[in-house]
Amino acid sequence: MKENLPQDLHYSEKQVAILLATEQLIAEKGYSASSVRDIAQAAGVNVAMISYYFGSKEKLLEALFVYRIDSSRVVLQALLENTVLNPFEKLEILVTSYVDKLINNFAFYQIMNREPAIKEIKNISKIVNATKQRNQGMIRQLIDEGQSKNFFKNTVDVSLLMHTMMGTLMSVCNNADYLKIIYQSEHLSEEEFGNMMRERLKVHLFQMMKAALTQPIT
Amino acid sequence: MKENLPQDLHYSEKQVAILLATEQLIAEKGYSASSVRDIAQAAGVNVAMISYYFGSKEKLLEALFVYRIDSSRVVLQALLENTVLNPFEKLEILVTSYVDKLINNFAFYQIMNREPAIKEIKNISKIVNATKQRNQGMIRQLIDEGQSKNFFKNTVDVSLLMHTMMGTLMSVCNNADYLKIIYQSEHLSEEEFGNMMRERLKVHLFQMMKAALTQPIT
Amino acid sequence: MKENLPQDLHYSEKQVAILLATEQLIAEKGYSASSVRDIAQAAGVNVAMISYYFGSKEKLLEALFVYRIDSSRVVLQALLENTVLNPFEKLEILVTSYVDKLINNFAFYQIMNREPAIKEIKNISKIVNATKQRNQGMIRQLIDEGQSKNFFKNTVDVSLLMHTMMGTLMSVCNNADYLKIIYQSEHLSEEEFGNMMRERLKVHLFQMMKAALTQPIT
Amino acid sequence: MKENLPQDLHYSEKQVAILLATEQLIAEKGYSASSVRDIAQAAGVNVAMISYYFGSKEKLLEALFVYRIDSSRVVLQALLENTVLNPFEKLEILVTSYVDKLINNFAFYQIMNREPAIKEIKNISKIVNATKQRNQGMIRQLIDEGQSKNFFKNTVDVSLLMHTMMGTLMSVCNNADYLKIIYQSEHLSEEEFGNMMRERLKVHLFQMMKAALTQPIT
DNA sequence: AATGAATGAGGGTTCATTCAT
DNA sequence: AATGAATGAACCCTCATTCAT
Repeated sequence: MKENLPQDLHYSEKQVAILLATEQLIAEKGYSASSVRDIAQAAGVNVAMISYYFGSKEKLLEALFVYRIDSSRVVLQALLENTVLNPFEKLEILVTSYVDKLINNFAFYQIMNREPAIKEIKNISKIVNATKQRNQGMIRQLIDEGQSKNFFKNTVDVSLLMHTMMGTLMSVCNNADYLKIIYQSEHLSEEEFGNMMRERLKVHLFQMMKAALTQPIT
Repeated sequence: MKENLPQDLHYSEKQVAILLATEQLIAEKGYSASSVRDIAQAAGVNVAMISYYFGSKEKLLEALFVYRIDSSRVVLQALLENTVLNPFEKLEILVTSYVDKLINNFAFYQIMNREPAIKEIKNISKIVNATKQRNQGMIRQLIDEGQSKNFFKNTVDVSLLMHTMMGTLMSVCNNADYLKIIYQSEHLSEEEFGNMMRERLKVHLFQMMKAALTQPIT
Repeated sequence: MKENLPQDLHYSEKQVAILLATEQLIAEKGYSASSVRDIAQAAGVNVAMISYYFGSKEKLLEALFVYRIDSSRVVLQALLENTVLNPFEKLEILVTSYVDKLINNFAFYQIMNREPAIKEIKNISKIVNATKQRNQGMIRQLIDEGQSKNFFKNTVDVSLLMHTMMGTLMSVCNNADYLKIIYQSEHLSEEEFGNMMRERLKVHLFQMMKAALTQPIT
Repeated sequence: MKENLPQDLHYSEKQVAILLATEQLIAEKGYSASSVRDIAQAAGVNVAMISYYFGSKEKLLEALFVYRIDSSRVVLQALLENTVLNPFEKLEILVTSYVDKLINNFAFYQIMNREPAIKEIKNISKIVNATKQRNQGMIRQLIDEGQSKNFFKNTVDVSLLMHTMMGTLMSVCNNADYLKIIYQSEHLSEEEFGNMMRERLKVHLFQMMKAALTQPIT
C-alpha cells in the first residue's frame, strides 16, 4: 500500500522537488500549459531528468497523484469508529478535517477537481474514483449513524451533501482573490487571510450541514 | 443546442459554429489542450478561418465569453424588483434559475470556473469579475430583503452562501458520471438523468439554503 | 514603346495608387516582407484587387518596373547628340541628371539595386539589364567623345566609373540618416537636407569624375 | 570558406555551419525570403536547432552580425599608427584592404548594406552603426594626416569619399554577373574573375581617390 | 467591375522525448 | 546515474491566391 503513504520513501530529494514543482505549476497553469521544461526549471533539475525518473509527462502526473492521494483515511476511519463523540461532534470534526485538508493541499485539489487531463489517464482516474468513493462512503456512514441515533433528520440527499461541502470549499478557494476584496482584507497577509477563511469556512459549513441535517421537514 | 445561445451578436452561422465547437472542446479538454486545428475541424471550417474571424486563439476565447455572459441579468433583476413574491418564493426561484442556467450552460461554466488561461487574459478576467460581482450583489440584495422582512435569520455568511450554491452545482456536474452510478441510474438517458439531477439539485439547494437562512441560532 | 512612358495611360487611378504603395512599401521593407495585404491597405484598396488587376504579387512588381523604368533615355540621348556643349559640360549635366533622377526616385532605385527577388523574376531582369546596358552605353559614348576630343585622359575604367557614380549615390542615400548626424544637420527638414545632399553629391561626383578623367598618368 | 571566418566565438561546429548557411542564404534571397527551414536544411541540421542554439530567427541574424563584424579594426588601426608609410602609401593600403575585405566577405556586406530587416533589429543597428562610425573615423583620420602633411588637397568631402569607395565596391559586386559580360570574361572561372575584379577595383579606386585628393582646385 | 469569404501551404517556434556520452 | 544535444511533430498564425457573388 505504498501508494497511500503521503510520502513515498522511494523518492529521492530531487524526485520530490520535481513532484512539488509539478503540483504547483500544474495547479497554476494546467497540465497542458505546463511544459516539462518549465517544471524542470522550477524544480531546479535537468529537463531530461523528468523522463529519466518518471518516464513521461503523463506518468509524472500519475506519480503526483500516487504521491498525494489521501493522507486522511486514517483520521476519518478513526473518527467513524469513535464511540465517545456524538454525531454532531463527529460532523464538526469531519468538516474541520476537510476544510484543513483542502486548504492545506489546495494546489493538488485544484488539479484533481479541474484538470481535464486526468480523465484521460486511466491510472489516475482509478485512483481518484476510488478515493471519492471512499470519502463518499465515510460521510454516508457518519450520517447514517446520526440518523439511526435520531440526531439527524433523514431528508437530506447525502450524495449531494458531500458535493455541497467540497464544492463550497473549492469555489471559495478558487475565488480567494475575489473574496479578499469582498471581506476588505487586503491588508492581511496571505497566511492571515487563509486562516481567517479557514475559520469562516468551518463555521459556515458546519452550520449549513447541521441546519440541513436537523431542519424540520417542510 | 442552439436554443441555449443567449443571442446572436452579429455572428454569422459559421462563426457561431466555431464558438460552439470552441466551447465544447475547451470544456472537455481545456484551453491549452485544444488546438485551433481541432476546433476548426469540430466546427467544420478551415483552420485559417479562426484567425480570419477572431484574430487569434486567445481572442476566440474572449469572443466566447462575450458571447455567453450576460444572459441572466434580466431574469434576476426582475426577480429582485418583484413585490408580490415573498423572500422564500424568491429564493426558490433564484435557486431554480441558477440550477437551470448552470446545467443548460455547463460547458461554459466549466470553462469559466476552471480554466487557468482566463486569468491571464485580461479582457476575460474583467468580464468574469464583473459578472461575479453582479451575481454576488443580487444574491446579497435578495437575502438582505428577506432579513429586513424577518423571514431570514442573519447569521449566515452571504458571501460564502453563493459559493455553496455555485460550488455544489459545479461539483455535482463535474462528477455527474460518478453520481450516475451512485444513483443507480445507468439505465437513464443523458437527458433523463440530467432532468433528474436538475430536480434533485433544486430541492437540495433550496432546502440547504432555506435551512441555513432560517435555522435557530445555536 | 508604351512601357517606356513614365506613366502608363492604361492604369487607372486605383492601379497607380497600388503601384505607388507597392514601391514605397517594398523599398522600405523588401519584397518578401511586404504582404499584399499591407500593400492593399496602404493603397486603400481591397486585397483581392491586386490579384484582380495585376494577377499576382510577382506580376505587381513586374508592373512597377515597367511603370518606372527609365524616364531618362530622352534626356540623355539628347545630351549625347548635343554638339554645342563640351564634354565637361556634358559630364556635369550627366552627373546632375543622375543625381536628381536617383534622389527623386530613390524608393524605386532601392528596390532595383537591392531586391533579391528581382533576379528571380525573368521579365524584370530583362528590363533591368537592358536599362543598365543602355545607361552604361551612353556613359561610355560620352566619355569616348571626351577622349577622342582630348578632353579626357583614357586611363579610366569606364565600366567601373558608372558604378562609382551609382554606387556613391546609393550608398549615400542608404545612409542618409547617418550622414544627417555627420553633417550636424538634424535641424534641417527632410526636404532641406535632401536638397543639401543633392548639391553636395553633384559637386562631389562631378569633381571626382573630372579628376579621374583628367588626372595626369602616374 | 572557413578561412574567411574572423574567429570562433565559442561557437560549435554545428553553430558555425548554421551561421554560414544563414549568411549565404540571406545574402542570396534576403532575410524574409529565407525560411529557417531552408537555412536549417542548407546547414544540414534540424529546424529546431536554430531556436535551440540561437533562440529565434532574428537572434540568428544578430548572432551572424556579432560573428562577422570587427575583423578589420586591428589592421586599419595599425595602419593609422604607422609612421613610416606616407599618406599615399597608406591610402593604397587602405583601399586594398577594403577591397579585399569586401570581396572576401561579400555575402555579409550584401546583407549589411541592403537588408531592410536589420534596421528594425536594434541590436544589429547598434553594431552596424558603431562599425560605420569607426570606419568613417579612421578614413577621416588618414586623410587628415595627408592633408596636414600637404600630400592631399582639402577640397574633397571626406564623408562622401567613404561612400564612393564602399558604394563602388558594392555596386560592382552586385553587378558582377553583368560585368563579366562587359569584360568578355565568361571564359574565366569564378575565382579568376574575382581576382581580376579585385585588381581592377584596387587600381580604379586608388586612382579615383588619389585624383580626387590631389586635383588642383578648380 | 469589384469584393468579402474562404483556403492550402508554409511561416517561426515550442513541444515531449530520445540519444550518446 | 545523469545530462547536453538533438529531433520529429505539432503548435498558432499569416501568406498569396481563388471563388462566388
